[in-house]
Amino acid sequence: MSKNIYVGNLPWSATEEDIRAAFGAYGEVISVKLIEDRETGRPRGFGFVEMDDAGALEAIESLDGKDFGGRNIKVNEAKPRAERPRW
DNA sequence: GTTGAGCGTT
Repeated sequence: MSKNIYVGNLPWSATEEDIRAAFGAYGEVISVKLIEDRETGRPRGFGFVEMDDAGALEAIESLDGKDFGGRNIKVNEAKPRAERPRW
């Protein structure tokens, strides 16, 4: 089973590799998604990490408010993404 | 060459 994690307050220098490396210490990282502005292509400073269910909880408790690349990141359970209409 | 709250488009 997997869980989605919201990661905010990221430094703009952070990459998916950095996220995966940080979260990979607490569990199996399924996927990493950094969100950037869809219209301008700029990084928005937050992203999502999909992890194993237990590992996600560990990462949230361990990395929330921690220093990451010089900034204190926010790590929380992510809201479900908007579902696509069938039609 | 910038900016800073916040939840993504497969």
